[in-house]
Formats: sequence, structure tokens, C-alpha cells
Amino acid sequence: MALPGFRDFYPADCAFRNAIFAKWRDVAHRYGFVEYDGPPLEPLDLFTKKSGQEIVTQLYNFTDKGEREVALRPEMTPTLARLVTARHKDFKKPLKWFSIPQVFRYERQQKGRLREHYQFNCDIIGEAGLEADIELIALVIDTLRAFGLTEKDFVVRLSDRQFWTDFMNERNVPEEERYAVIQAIDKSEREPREKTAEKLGRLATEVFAILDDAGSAKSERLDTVETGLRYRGLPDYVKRDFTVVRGLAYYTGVVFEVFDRSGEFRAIAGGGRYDNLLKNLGEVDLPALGFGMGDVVLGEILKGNGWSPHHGQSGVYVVIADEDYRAQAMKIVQELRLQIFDEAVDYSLQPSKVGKQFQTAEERVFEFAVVVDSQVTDGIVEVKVLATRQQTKVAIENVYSHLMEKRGERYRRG
RNA sequence: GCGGCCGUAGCUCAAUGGUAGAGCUCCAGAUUGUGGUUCUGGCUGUUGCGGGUUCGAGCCCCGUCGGUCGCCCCA
Repeated sequence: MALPGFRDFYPADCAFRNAIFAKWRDVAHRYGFVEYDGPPLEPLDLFTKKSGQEIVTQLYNFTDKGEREVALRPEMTPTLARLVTARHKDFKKPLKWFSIPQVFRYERQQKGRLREHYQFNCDIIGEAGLEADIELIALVIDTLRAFGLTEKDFVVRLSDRQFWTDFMNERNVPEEERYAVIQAIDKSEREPREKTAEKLGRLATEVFAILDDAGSAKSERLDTVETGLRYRGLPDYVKRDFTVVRGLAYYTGVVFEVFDRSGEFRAIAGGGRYDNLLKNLGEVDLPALGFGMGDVVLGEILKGNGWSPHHGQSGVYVVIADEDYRAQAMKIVQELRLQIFDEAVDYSLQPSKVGKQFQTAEERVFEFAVVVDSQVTDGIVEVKVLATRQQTKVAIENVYSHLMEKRGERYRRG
């Protein structure tokens, strides 16, 4: 039994997960992002420096055998910040980097939320212009579209953290009250209005006016972002929503969260601009923005949509019809394994009835069977297309080319 | 950290307080060298764990662990 909040990945689960990873990588590459990675275990203070001591209650942390205080990473951004800070002069800006780390949180699990998950992280570093924000949001949209999701399935709720900062500046909200205001706005959707109003005090009327009618608030940044997305043909995927502020204190500009349209799940992804984070963590001052998308909520949505990795027929099952010729069969197996690309060539490890071997081949969705029997002494095997049950005698040296020819016929038939 | 619901075979679930069962899966055979059907047979349980009540507990009570959903918190 896996620990609470941790998952086992049986082959089908692993195939599903890997198919998600493959899509993530595919889209990121198409957007010109390059992959990086870092250690799952980090010094504890890497996280407390950014988020304060209170984050420790949410961390898997312990003292290692060298008396170091360490923690399993709860997010990738601090690691990314360290990597970039250490060697930023080695890279041309802007950096477009992505990663698929497994991240960990020590908290009670609930729907869509475990103690570990894989999080697709995409960040652009060293570009202050809004073109980067547009690029990043387009990427999050196209990532979900790559899974067959459409504007009917999800929406990117767009907001502007800077707008709220300006708002509070203009009304002279004291520094120490600001985080509470942001928190109140963040929770306003889930709490009774009176409670939020109480928290907001004198700001309540104005804030509610903005939350109720996002169009009433002016944000040139959002105007620009929306225009940019329109140019890219993606306007139907976004909606202005100033309740989105993101819990974290370090966001500075455009922020966004992606939700399923049904409202059944928690956020699919979230991110935004954090221009001051690198400066605050180290000596390097670079603007930055990014998003994270977890495999758990996405996986639940995809399962609900019936999405699954394609697993058509492929590979070759070598049927040993006569145990006397197992040695010859092994020679064929090994030759095919050298010739074939990225597909299984398998056989029964133990003597087994022919019918049983075919059954195995079929259950495992092989495309071809190669039957080895006494004819092998004349250099002949039977090649069978499992789907059509069509069987042909083929000289051993021609097996591979015969298989490829058969496959070509299948594709030509469509 | 707090609360609701739930914990019986690998899976889905039955069993009035009275000898723990079924379906599916899996394995084997029917079928001696060619397929997902069918039929037959077989394996699998400290009823999550520990205590209590009772002549007797899967069932009732307490605790605990785990699952699930929500809260807190937070992506």
C-alpha cells in the first residue's frame, strides 16, 4: 500500500501519465521551450526564504544524516530561481524553460489534491514585455487543446495583480493591510458577501463593483493581453475576472487561473508574472513569469472526457509452435529486435500451447505473429496479420521487410 | 489540525447479532499445432487493526489506522 496521498502507477496508469507528459513536452517544444530539471530534495531554507517559516507545516521536511535541514520540493520556482541566478550569464534572454517535476506537499488529501503530483512548469525569464505574458497564456491554452479540450471545456480567468496594487496605492491602504485585502478578494467567491465586505471595510463597495463587472476596471495590461490573444485566434478561451489574485505574495502583474467550464474541479493550472522574485531571492534582477499545471486535476478531466493514449496494434509476437525449434525462434526474435523501431518483439518464456500463445498475442494487441515450426529448418516461417488472420509463408531473411510491406497495405487501406 | 460518510477475496459488492458468499479477474482443463465465445474445475479472506458488550460480533460500542468528501490552508 502506498503512503497516504501517494500513487502507484500500474502499467495502464503509467501509460496514461506518460502520454500526458508526452503532450506537455510536445507543446512546450513547439513554443520553443527547453527542458530543465533539478533535485527533488532541496535545502529547507530554499523554500522558507521565499515563503516564510509557515510553509514548513506544508512540507515534507526532515534532518538528513549530515545534519542538514532538507525538504522535498513543494514547487519548482525556487529551484528554477537558483538555477537561473547561478548561471544566468550563460544564457541568452529571454529564457523559455519548462520542467515536469514531481512536487510534494504534506497536507490532507482531497479531490484533485494529493501529497505528490507532477507539475508541468513553464517559465519565461528576462522579458518584461507583455508579449511574454501573451505567449505564456497561449501556451497554457494550446497545452489543453492538445488534449482535445476546447473553449467549451475550460476557460482562462485573467486578472491583473498590479491593478490591485495600484488600486490600493491610490486609496492609501497601509502596507500591512494589503495582504489581507488580497486574501479577502481571493476568498470572495467562496465566502458570503457580508463576510468579505467586513474584511474589506471602506473598500468594499468599490471592490464589489469591480468584481461584479470586470469591464468597469481599467487595465491596459489586460487590454494588450486580450488583443494579443485575439490576433492568435484565442479570444474565446479567456475571460477577465478580478477575483483571481493568486494566494502567493510574489505575483506582480498579469495573473491567471484555468478552470473547467463545469466548475466541477479545482483549478487546472495557474500562473502569472513575478518580476521581483529573483531580485528578492538573490542578487540577479530579472523579470519573470510562469505557470504550473498538475497531472491530477488534468487527468481527472481527461478521464471524464474519455481521453486515452492511443494504443493501436503494434509489435510482433513470435509463436513457438514446436519447442524443438525454440533456439531458431530466439535468433529470429533477436534479429527483429535489432530491426524494428520502438515496438515490442516478444514471445513465451515457457513452453505453451499454440492457442495460448495466440491468445496472449491478441490480448496484448500485437499486430503480427511470426510462427516458428519445423519449416524453420528450410528457412521458412509463417507470418500472420493478427487482425485479418491472413497468414503467409516467408523466408526468414525477408520477415522484416514483409512486415513493413503488410503494414504499408494496412495504411493504404486507411 | 477539524467534521460527515465509508472500510468484507486482486476488483465490484452481498450476508436479521447465529457455520463468511456471489459475480468478474486470475490459473488449469475441455481443444495432442492457430485466437477475445462457451463449458468444467481450482486458488484467494486474520471481515483494516486493537479493545469492549454478548452464550455468540462482519454487523452493536470505544479507540486507532486508512479511504473519500468538505473545512482550514494553499497551488
